[in-house]
Amino acid sequence: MTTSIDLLKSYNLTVTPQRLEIVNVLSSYGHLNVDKLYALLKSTFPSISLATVYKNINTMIEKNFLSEVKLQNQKNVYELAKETHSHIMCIECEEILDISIDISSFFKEVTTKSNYNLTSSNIVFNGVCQKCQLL
Amino acid sequence: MTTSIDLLKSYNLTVTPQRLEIVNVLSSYGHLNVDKLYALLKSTFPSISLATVYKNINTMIEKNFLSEVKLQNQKNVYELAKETHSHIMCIECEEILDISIDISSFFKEVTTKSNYNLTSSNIVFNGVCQKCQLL
DNA sequence: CTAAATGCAAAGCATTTGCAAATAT
DNA sequence: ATATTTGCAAATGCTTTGCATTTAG
Repeated sequence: MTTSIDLLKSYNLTVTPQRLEIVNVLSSYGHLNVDKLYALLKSTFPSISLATVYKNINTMIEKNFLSEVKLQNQKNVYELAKETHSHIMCIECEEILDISIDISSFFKEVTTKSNYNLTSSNIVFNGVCQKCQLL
Repeated sequence: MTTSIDLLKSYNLTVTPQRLEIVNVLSSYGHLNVDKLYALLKSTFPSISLATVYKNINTMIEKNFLSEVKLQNQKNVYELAKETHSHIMCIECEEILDISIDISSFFKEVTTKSNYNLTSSNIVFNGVCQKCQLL
């Protein structure tokens, strides 16, 4: 079993209580924007600074520990880095899901059509989740 | 032949010289961020205000005349709205290409897996363009 | 003991707003 | 004639920076 401590260390990140809590809340909530992350951290560390949150997000992204997801009409959200995957956002309740779809055929098609040497992709689907469809 | 004037009118946008020039530069350049758009407009309208550029971008997006593309490590860019398509960005020279790929099979797969009622998608591939591969 | 992170306040950008004058319909 | 847009300046908001103090390794 990998602890959050080991996880941070494996990405060359100094372990601090604030960072451990970032790992905690991100693993519970999945995707959070800066403000929500800050609000959640505040409940554990009342004196935490927004600057600390920003600094941590930035270093964690640099070290590929976090990834940033850009959404339509929404602030960017952050998640613990994992294997390549896509996202679906509900345009009503803003819920965000991870989804694994095999995009290798796209990669091939796009490579052929464009002659680009592809390195990554950002794929977000927008729609209405089941819960919101019933409202 | 549809003039830029008719085009703006068809989207219920008041026609002004500044807006016509926005259409011009976007149709020549394809994708522009706020600053580049402002710089280009300045050469035709030296006294144009950045605020005007922002206001126009916002109303044009509201009326679905423009669309906004969010890129990794880059400022958002704007393009004249067209049929659904994806983008490829060169991570070296920042060139952006439109690319049409048939994503209907994905839509189906994602719908089935998520039970979301999908309305749109934002798909950006990142890579190195052919020119930059040779440098 | 040295390097890195934290928290605060200030600085720096990006974007929006309010308003008077100009322009579009 | 009325409604909208423009351009300016000010205001707002978001993110980063500098620095003294604290904490991690």
